[in-house]
Amino acid sequence: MTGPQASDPRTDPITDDLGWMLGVVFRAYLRAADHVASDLPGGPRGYQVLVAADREPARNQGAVAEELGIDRTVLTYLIDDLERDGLVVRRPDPVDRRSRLVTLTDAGRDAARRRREALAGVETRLLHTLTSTQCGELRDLLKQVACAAQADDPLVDLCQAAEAATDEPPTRRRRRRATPGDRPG
Amino acid sequence: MTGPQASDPRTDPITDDLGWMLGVVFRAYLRAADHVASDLPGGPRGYQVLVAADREPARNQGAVAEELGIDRTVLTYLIDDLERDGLVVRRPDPVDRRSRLVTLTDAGRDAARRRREALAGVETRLLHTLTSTQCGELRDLLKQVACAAQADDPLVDLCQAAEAATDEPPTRRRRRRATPGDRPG
DNA sequence: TATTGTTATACTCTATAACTATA
DNA sequence: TATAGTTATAGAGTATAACAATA
Repeated sequence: MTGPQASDPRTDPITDDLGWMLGVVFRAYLRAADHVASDLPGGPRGYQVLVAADREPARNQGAVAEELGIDRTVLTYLIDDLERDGLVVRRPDPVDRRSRLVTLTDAGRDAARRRREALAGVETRLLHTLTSTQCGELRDLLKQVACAAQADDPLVDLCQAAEAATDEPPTRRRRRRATPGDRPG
Repeated sequence: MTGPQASDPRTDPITDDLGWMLGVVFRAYLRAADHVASDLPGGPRGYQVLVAADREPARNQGAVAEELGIDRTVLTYLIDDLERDGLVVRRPDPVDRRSRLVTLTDAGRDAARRRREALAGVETRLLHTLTSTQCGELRDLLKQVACAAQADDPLVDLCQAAEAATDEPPTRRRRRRATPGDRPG
């Protein structure tokens, strides 16, 4: 307890923080994906809508939103734009008049195919420090975690650890002004 | 070319899309981390600032911002709030009067330690489908990719694939209104 | 002239609720 | 009463530029 290590209770480096890793990698991916899909309505999100909607039998908007992990209200705007550009069409569900089935047009399928090839190049560059074996491992592990996280009810599973550590509701902190004074600038 | 597979040029499932995996996992992490760190100024971001600033010798704001991958202007507000709550202090850099060194108070180090334990629980639950060996593999691979992405100049490296696929600038699409008409609602 | 930090502005994204129409 | 989809609003997050002080 008297050695130099004991008097230096430093936290682990930030590079061991899973949130930091995920944030850095996700933002790096988004930067490049935004570039690739910038001329597509909704950018990378619009591409994901195309992929999620390209199924047989066709799905309604709620199913697409759930698979992508986005809100229904957001998907409405995304599909508005995609439909306006002729990439998808909404058609009434024959068995439920509340529901609208989303299907890709030929142009939409072609756009998705081309973006897919471009995004494959982005992924290759993002993972360029890994061997091809490691790339496969990372994709498998991430896919497993993502599918589990998507299936679980997040407020039941993930937040149990949170509730054990804090009794406060998940409210956001507001941004404040700094007090002028002894700053150098 | 006439078989049933050839006439069904469906894209890969969305679960094979790296952007989908990263988004789902990152959002799931953020939901739980927001909960854990909600009573900390800046939430999970504030926690990362504490970890990044807890170094010897102390660093200035620019170094912290670069390591976290966030903008200097954002960090100003974060540190304002952390300092107001007595978790960090800014002191003048003795060798550069423009620069301000960020150091943790005892309260800040204690807050970081407690959050770190809570966030460890969040990570455990997020990765609960993986074995402990797989957890280690995923962390190692992600860390490798994150460190490489952080070191690379993103506009040089990651966007080369983008520029090869599109000639358009990375502008965002605007949100539009849908034309009323044949909708069911 | 370049860099550190601060501040202000505008823009994007997200969360929430209210509403219509169907079930 | 519950659900699918739409719309509007407010809040949080982000990007950008301008500025002062210093190198």
